[in-house]
Amino acid sequence: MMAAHKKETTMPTMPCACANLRRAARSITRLYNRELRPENIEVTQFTLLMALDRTGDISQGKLGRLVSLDSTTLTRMLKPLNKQGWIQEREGDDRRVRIIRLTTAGRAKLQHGLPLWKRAQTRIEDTLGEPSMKKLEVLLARVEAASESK
Amino acid sequence: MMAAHKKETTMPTMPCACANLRRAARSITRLYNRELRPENIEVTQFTLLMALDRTGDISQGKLGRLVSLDSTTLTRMLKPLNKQGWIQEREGDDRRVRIIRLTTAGRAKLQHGLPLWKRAQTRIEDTLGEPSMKKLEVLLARVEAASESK
DNA sequence: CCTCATTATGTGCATATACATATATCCAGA
DNA sequence: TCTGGATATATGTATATGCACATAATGAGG
Repeated sequence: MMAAHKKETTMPTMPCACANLRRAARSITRLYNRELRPENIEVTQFTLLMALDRTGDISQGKLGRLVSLDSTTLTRMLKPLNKQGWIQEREGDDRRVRIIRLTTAGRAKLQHGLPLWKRAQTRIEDTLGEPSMKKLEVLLARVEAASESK
Repeated sequence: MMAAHKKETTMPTMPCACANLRRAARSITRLYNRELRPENIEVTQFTLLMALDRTGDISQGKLGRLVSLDSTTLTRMLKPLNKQGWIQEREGDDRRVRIIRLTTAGRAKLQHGLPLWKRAQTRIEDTLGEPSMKKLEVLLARVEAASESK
């Protein structure tokens, strides 16, 4: 006969797309942070270093738009990076603007973190496989587009 | 001739799966929060109400495992819900445990929020379409599985 | 019944994140 | 040149999130 016992499954999928996305984001964030811990940097910060490495000098506002972060959020997120000496800020020609740049130390931190980042990244890639990986990327971009159009 | 001018595109996709996921999560979170604002509740809180509605009375720890949230995070996330009177906590038989339950007010808030939540949800569903929606769900679950296996 | 390993939750600390609002600039007209 | 609207960033406030660590309670052996 059936036991009147609720199995403790890991969990069911929710009907809410936002909940599912946030949940996956939390999970994967923990993974990347675990790997990056030895370098004493978190994935959110590492992501900013990556972005800055690609863009070169850039204003806070532009960077925010680029990574889809409220620019006032960036004001605070940049502080720890500054404290660590990974970035530097200077005034732009337009004196309202702050131009951000990766420092030598920042570039070094990025280099040192890369292998650790790669471990986490590879884990996801190996599990999903190239095609699924690409598909996910596309779907995420579509979600973002749908979310932002006014 | 070509202008030596960098177009200000909205942005390129990053090579980091974690960055892409977090970014999409931020975007979609803003969408759901915009819709839910009239009911004065945020999507993270709304998600917890939804979860509690499905599980019925449940311990903090189990709830955390269910939604993939560190149980100590839950300690704090539950506070605003309590303040609003949407949930209630009581001691379990095991006196270490806290049992959470949705109150009548909580259930009402859930009901009132549903149409607003649905607006955001529909927007995503309509943009992606049923098959992509399902695909995304599956991919997110796989990401989570990959992230959690030790 | 006592003790120790295990388990559930709370706290300290740090960061992430957004919105409303404030402040400093810039700039297009009058 | 003066002025009001637009733009870039900062601050106040609130919540989200996790880890290391602290505390309380349970339960298995001895």
